[in-house]
Amino acid sequence: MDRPRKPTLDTVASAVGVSRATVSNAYNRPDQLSAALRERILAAAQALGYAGPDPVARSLATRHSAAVGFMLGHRLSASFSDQALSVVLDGLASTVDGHDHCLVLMPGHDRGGPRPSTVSRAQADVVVAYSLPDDAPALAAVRARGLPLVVIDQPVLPDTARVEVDDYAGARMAAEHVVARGHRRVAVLTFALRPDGRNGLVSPVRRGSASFRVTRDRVNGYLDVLGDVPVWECADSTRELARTGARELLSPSPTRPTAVVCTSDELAFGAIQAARDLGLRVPEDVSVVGFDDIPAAQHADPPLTTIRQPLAEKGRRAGELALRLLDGGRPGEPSRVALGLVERESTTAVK
Amino acid sequence: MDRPRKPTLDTVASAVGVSRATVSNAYNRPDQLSAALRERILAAAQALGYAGPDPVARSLATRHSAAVGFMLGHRLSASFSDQALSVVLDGLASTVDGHDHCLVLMPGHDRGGPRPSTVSRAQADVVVAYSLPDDAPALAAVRARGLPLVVIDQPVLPDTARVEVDDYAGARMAAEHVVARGHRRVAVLTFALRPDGRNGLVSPVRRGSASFRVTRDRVNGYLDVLGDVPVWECADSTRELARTGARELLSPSPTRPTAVVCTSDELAFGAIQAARDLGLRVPEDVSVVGFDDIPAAQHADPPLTTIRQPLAEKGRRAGELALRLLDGGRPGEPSRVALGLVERESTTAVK
DNA sequence: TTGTATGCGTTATCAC
DNA sequence: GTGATAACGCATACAA
Repeated sequence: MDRPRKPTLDTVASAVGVSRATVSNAYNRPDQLSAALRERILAAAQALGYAGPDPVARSLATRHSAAVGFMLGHRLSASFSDQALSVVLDGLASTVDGHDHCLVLMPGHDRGGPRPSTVSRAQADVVVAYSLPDDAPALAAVRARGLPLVVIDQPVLPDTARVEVDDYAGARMAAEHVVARGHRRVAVLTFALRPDGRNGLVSPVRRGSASFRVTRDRVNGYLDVLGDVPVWECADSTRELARTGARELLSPSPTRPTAVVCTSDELAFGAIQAARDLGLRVPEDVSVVGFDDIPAAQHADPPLTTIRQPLAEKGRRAGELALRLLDGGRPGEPSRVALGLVERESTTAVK
Repeated sequence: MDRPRKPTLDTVASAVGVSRATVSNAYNRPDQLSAALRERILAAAQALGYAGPDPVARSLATRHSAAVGFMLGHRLSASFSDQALSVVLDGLASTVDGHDHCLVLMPGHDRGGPRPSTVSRAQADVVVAYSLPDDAPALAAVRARGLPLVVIDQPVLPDTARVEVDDYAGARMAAEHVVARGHRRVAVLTFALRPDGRNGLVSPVRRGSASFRVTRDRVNGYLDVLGDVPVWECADSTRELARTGARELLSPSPTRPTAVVCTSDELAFGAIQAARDLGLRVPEDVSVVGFDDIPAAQHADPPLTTIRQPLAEKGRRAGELALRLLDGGRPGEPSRVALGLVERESTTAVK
């Protein structure tokens, strides 16, 4: 027993005794027909169980789908536990949601971003990419489809709108902050350089082959200030992986670092926990600097010194760019947002 | 200057000198034509910049869109900061993504769920609803469109697949746990009873008019064990609102509670912070019980006693049900998942 | 204000 | 194996 065929515009039109176009107008251009007729049509539709124009057919006819695609670098679970992403996504959503758009999520199947086949089936008329590897196949898939693309924190791509941040400069700020406070033994804790799930100390070779631009720029920013210091890579930006890594970095030794700079606040939280695991106080024994300034940073114990990034603003900008591309606008200049150091209590001068 | 018209099946067909149908077959039924011809077609498509069949047109012709809709009770920001939701969503995504389906997110415009207009424009052929008010207009909109519906944690609806949990029993477990440890003065901290943004003590009238089934069942479970104890409602399940509320509940008084039971772990974290704000130790001075057992619960300080809910499993079940409805299957019996108490270190016997 | 004709890019059912 | 042809459900110039 299959369901009775759903009513269409035609069903309603012939029921009321008008043409398809008139029924269409009743929904899309109320000013094109008399209020009375419109009422009659809507009532008939109601009675027939017609819920309004079919979105797919409408999309085909109008050639746009009122949906914004969002490509993520990670699986959803990893993504959602990332507060920074959540805030960005919220900024984006607040912009596009006002326009009755849906968000089509294309989660990464592993760490490399969505599959090309997912991208080629997604019904969206613009897509926003965030925290993908520079060479993600999903990016090529979007371009192949000819969909307008907005990237956040990605390298320059031709004909693409971007919102960008000077991660290199931000990282330098963080490093200079600890150097200015007398720290000479510093370590770096970073999230993934490449999407292959590795955890551990980073060799120069690996550093050179980083495929996440954000990671590469931040790490380079640190090292250009700090010199050749140990760098520990975590496969994901999670507290637990950071805790494990930082325990290695901070293990007792004559050259134990007095400061750890981290590519995210989440990693910094893990570093603080690791310090405590080892009986070290923050900031008295170890200073810790984060990156992002997520909401939790100021409520942390101790409140976290970090590089502030206007996350919600990034999302909003991406949303605005997406809306503009949707309107047929040109990508235009990259939208650049500013970074700044927020000094709180997780750092202090070296003893 | 508008873009050159995109190539279609026809473009490729006439370039190769075959019919549209054959090109279509090259993509969808490789066994229907010779490998050599298929190669030629694919190569021509590549050369013409044809990225494969247009998803919208395909959806119109096949009458399904390979997308699963997900209706949220909240704005995206509130949703994304909710770890429990994230885990559910991940379970759902892992199920549907394996079948090359996209996830279409329909955020709530306030706390009442998505607008009907959003629902009627969304291109999905099944929708999953989560943490919506019982009377959310979005639910009616889905039914009006005749789309199959899967609900999580919602009241029974005719002709709808459900995954459900016995929240009432879970809440009883939590309450009985503290009672068994000698607590006689207990308070309840809950998330919203109704989607109106209220924060504060809950009157019996308000309690009776709760429109979130989950909240209603949990609070009733607590109170049926604890009697008529104070209940503080937070408009959202956030740490900060909980902190504020718990500070009220725990403010110095001869009847200050020795235990707080919370409808979510996130609220419990706020309660712990509030206790500390007031100079109270957890669990020595105040025991705290959460609900959900999100990943953060076991790493909390102190590790949180809570009611474990198999969140990822809920998502997966919802995904499986959605896939089944997609195949024309019947809703069938509700899929029920089990709850259990996880005793950690945030609770202890009363002094 | 209302109706007619046509196009949107596919898939699917048959012929050949 | 391959090719016409008819849906799919709607929007939109344009004519009436």
